[in-house]
Amino acid sequence: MKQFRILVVDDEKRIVNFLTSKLKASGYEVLTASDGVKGLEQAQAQEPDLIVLDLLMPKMNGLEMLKELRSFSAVPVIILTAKGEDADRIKGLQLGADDYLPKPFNPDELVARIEAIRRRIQPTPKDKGAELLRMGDVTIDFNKHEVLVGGESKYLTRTEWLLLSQLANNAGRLMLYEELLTRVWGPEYRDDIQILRTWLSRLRRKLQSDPQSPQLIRTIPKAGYIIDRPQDQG
Amino acid sequence: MKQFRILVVDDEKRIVNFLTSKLKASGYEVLTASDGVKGLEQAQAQEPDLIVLDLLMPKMNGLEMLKELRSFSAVPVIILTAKGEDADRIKGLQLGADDYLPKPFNPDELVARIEAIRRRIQPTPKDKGAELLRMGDVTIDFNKHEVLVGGESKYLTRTEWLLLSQLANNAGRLMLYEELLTRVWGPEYRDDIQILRTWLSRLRRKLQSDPQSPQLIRTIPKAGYIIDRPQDQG
DNA sequence: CACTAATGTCATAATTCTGTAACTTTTCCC
DNA sequence: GGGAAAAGTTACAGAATTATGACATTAGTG
Repeated sequence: MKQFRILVVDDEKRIVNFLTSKLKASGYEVLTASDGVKGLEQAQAQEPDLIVLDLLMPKMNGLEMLKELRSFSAVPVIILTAKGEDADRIKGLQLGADDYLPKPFNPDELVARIEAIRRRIQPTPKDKGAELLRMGDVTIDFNKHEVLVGGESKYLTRTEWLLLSQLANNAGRLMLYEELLTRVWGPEYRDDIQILRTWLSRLRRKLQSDPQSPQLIRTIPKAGYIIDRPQDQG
Repeated sequence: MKQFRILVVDDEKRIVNFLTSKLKASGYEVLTASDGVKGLEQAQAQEPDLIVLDLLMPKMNGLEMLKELRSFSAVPVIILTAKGEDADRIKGLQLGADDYLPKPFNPDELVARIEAIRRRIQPTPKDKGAELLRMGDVTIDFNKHEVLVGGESKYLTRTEWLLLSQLANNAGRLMLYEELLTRVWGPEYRDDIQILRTWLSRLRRKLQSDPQSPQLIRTIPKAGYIIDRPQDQG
């Protein structure tokens, strides 16, 4: 079995060394980086299976790195937070971190957390891996029912979710009002275009990262809506 | 391309003949059955791509047939309902019908509805087909976030859904409290066993069809919960 | 530009969902 | 069986979601 590779990103050499030896002793392969910029490079080049990230760093702080990271990768991240920095911790979790550990931390606990995440991502039999769909700077996570918009994860309500997944699952083709209404609200709502307008407005607001960029969901007047198929660009 | 096969279930010969000719003229292959019992046999043996089902029939009425059908198949169903039978129509939709048509109906409209459903189930590029998981008489629909329990479809809230999908996606292995809490509520709730108990109770209530049968979700005292892997039985 | 139809947004009240705490039931030892 | 610990259930208040109707904006036509 391929070894499980962990990238440790921290500016304190002492901690990096400490973690490296502990993690290697637990059977992991370990990569390291001393700041956010190098961390991103490593993440992109090496594609680790998990990242342990200190939030407090010079150059590029952990939150910025996480945000950048999430624009190209869904790799699990455990963040290390200093005591009392609740705001950062919360922000980190919003940005898609999977777990956190307050400093100072017990290395055994870190290993336990890593194992928990590992179990989640490795064996999952029915789970079709990370079921992600990228379109522009919007990433749709079909398992968690969330979207990552420009790095930030936003929770969608049931209705928003149904609407988006209909459109996304049929990307590239026009979906008629009637079709969307029937699938999301049921046949009884077949003609209630107003409710579709309202929810589409709400959905668009959640999806738009910067208000300038073109809408992900395009209106086809007197007919319906469409999400254009993403241009194949690697 | 394989032809699209429609099973028409209705006791009125006049209507069956009428529909058969209309549907054949539209390019479909048509099967017929004159009551619910025969309908079920056909559905099981022939595996049609769609069923048009009259709710008002002798022998076994449409609702009963639908309920039975849903215990072994997720084939799309369009129900025909007489005017004024709102209760039946609603019940039919709850039982997992995909659309309905009030009688008397316009055959063109029926064809339009069939086409809409066909578009939904045939091309879906990202949609991994009907993503269903059967365990006992509980069927989990991962796309619609619903469960079919003994034929009846029940909507799960976000929390119920997350909880169930964690357990179902890891069927056969014990999930620790800490694991479930971290994945569903986030790391902050790692130790809040109480909230897990509350939601498990709510979830179990929705999943139980008859109160006698053994629980789908089994308790492992002082450890966690598990959904046993369904015995491979074809 | 003016007019209209279509689309988009906002405010709100009703409903549903959720976390907490109190309480009940079950399980497991001795 | 008695008692304690664990698990399960219920009630409830605050929060979030939803459908609706009113209002605002945009697009198209002459």
